[in-house]
Amino acid sequence: MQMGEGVEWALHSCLNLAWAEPGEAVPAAKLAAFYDLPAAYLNKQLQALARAGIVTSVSGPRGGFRLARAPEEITVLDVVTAIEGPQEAFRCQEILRRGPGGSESVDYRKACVVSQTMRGAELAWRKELAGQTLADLQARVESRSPRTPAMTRQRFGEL
Amino acid sequence: MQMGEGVEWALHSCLNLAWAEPGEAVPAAKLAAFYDLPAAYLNKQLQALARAGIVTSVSGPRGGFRLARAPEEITVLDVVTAIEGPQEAFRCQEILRRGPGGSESVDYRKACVVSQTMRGAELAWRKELAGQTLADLQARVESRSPRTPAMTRQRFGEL
DNA sequence: GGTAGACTACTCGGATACCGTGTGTCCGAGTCCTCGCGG
DNA sequence: CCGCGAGGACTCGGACACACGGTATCCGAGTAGTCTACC
Repeated sequence: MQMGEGVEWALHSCLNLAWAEPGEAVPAAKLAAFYDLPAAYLNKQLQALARAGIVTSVSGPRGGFRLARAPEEITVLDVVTAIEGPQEAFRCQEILRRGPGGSESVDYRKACVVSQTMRGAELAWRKELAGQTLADLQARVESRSPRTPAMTRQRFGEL
Repeated sequence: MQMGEGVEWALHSCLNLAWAEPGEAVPAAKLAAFYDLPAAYLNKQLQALARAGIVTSVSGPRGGFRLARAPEEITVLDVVTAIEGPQEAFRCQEILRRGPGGSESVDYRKACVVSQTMRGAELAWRKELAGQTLADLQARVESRSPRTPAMTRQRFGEL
């Protein structure tokens, strides 16, 4: 069980977008150059964020990506779900249906104790991620490194 | 991010082992026939459980698998970790190292706010799974279907 | 000088290959039971 | 009748193919800015 590395890229890129000049669209190439990432592939991840309504994209010169909402309104779970998809990590195949006493009419994703347990754990995981917004992450970074916003904007200007 | 289906198989098989006659070794073929699973592949998963010390294996006629410890001493997390491996789902590549102000001597898996957040969520997930033992699952199933232990043993006898 | 038009450069978006991990299968090593033979 | 030994059957264990999703790349569609020519 491993999540794609695009999740890390997307989260850091969203933070950088949050620190960019308000209203400024940042192209994927700049976001990629920030951490020396493959630009085309990062672009693909950003497209997923755009489809999820987390960022908006604009084509052409002076185009790029920008956050679609305020950082306070974007949770870490939103970003993770946009990249990894909405389906749960544990996929209940309902094998109980093939076992003794298995019924065709029962939804074992709800009834099976194993499924319930795994679902409960994922719920706790989602709850943690949903409780953290981009603004929270920004605040924690800035409390440790107050110059980060200015440095980010400066870096975007240089690239 | 999707965990292997072997996790579901392993959990249900462990439950069935817990309900089997004490001291009886159940071969992989019987466990597979229980839910009409591919026997050789389930055997592979059971080997992983054996390597993790959750079950013990014995070769030859009358051989098979049995639980290595009491169900109270086996957590769901133990089984999941045995199948999926101990590494975390979120893999921090420490891309901050390549960014502006990135240092070679900093362990960003500890320092990076993104990594901390993801790690915290996985910790909550693990805590949930570690809080449930096989005995807990057994009890919940038996409270709903008291005949399950007898039916399981009967099924093993028929196969 | 102002304006309209076309051109160019830039960016996203999706279609297209490549690779690694999970999925599935097979055969060999080891063990126990059983059957036959000899005492 | 009892003990011993060889054979066979059964099971795990790891080595070997296959498939699918994640990884990476490229090229086309669309847009904004700019330059030029004309009014």
